[in-house]
Amino acid sequence: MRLSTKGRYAVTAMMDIALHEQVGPVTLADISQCQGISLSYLEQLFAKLRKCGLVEGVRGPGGGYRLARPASQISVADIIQSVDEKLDMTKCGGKGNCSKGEKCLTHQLWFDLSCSLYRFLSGIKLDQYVNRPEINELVKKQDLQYGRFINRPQAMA
Amino acid sequence: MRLSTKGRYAVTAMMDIALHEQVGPVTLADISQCQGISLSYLEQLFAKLRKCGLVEGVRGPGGGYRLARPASQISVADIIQSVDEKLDMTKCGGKGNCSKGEKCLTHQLWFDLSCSLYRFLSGIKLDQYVNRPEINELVKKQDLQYGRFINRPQAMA
DNA sequence: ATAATTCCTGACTAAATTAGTCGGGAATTA
DNA sequence: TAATTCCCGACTAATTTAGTCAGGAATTAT
Repeated sequence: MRLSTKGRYAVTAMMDIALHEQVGPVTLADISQCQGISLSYLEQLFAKLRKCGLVEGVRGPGGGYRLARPASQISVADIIQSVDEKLDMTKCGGKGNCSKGEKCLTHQLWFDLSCSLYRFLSGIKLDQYVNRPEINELVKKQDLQYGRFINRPQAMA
Repeated sequence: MRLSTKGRYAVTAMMDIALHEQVGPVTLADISQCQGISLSYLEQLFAKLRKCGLVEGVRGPGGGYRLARPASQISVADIIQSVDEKLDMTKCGGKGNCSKGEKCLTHQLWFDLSCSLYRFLSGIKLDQYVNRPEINELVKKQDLQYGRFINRPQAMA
């Protein structure tokens, strides 16, 4: 079982945006540099995040991306599903026709696992990370290192 | 996030063996036919299951595979880990050096997820399925359909 | 002994998915 | 008008997954 970088990158990027909410939109170029993710690849991911209504793009200088709704209403499950497509571990998409029209030997097992996974990830919202001291320190360090937002006075307050 | 067929096949095959424990060793040829899995591919998977001490092979006519320890002591996590390698969702393998030697923004999240996953899957043992009526019926139907164990009187008792 | 059955092994191939590149455009701001 | 940024689609490379193939080794039945 694995989590693709698609899901991993998307969650990381969304968290980056959430952590800078009060500063303004965050550019993909900044995320790319800070988090070490290819810019073009990020653009692909954000196309999906936008289609799913999780972010809004703001064009032009000073633009970037911002959350389309409060961080308290965006769960990790939302993010992963929008780029990674599924948290469903059944072969049949939950329909129960996995083995000649009937449920296969392991259907119930994977179904239960999917529920458990979903419950876990949908319970975690972006805002839970915004106020953690250790995360905020990490971000401040990163921002300084890459000279992020140096032309926006409120950023370093 | 996805579960590869490797893990899926392995769990299905192990469950098949567990469900026929009282009959004797189960051949990969039978599993292959009943569960619709390529025989050579099964052989690869069972090489790993054997190396991890989950099954024992019995060669020669009448042979097959049997569980190396009681079904109550084999968890789904054991099986998946032996063929699929990992349930760890962190990028760094739990070490916490994911971002330039430090924990990345999302380290704790993936770490918690991994724990939750592991707790779920290691709590499910093979024997939990052996006594479920709906599963036993399914298996009996399959066995009849494919003429399994017809030369072993105790099988159809 | 011999033949049949079954596990066991390693190397190879094909298909799918993931990850990423590239070239160009459109909107917005300074 | 120039710079910045999002936006879009097509293409490519790398990796992983899934599966094939050709044999060999142990065991049992005849």
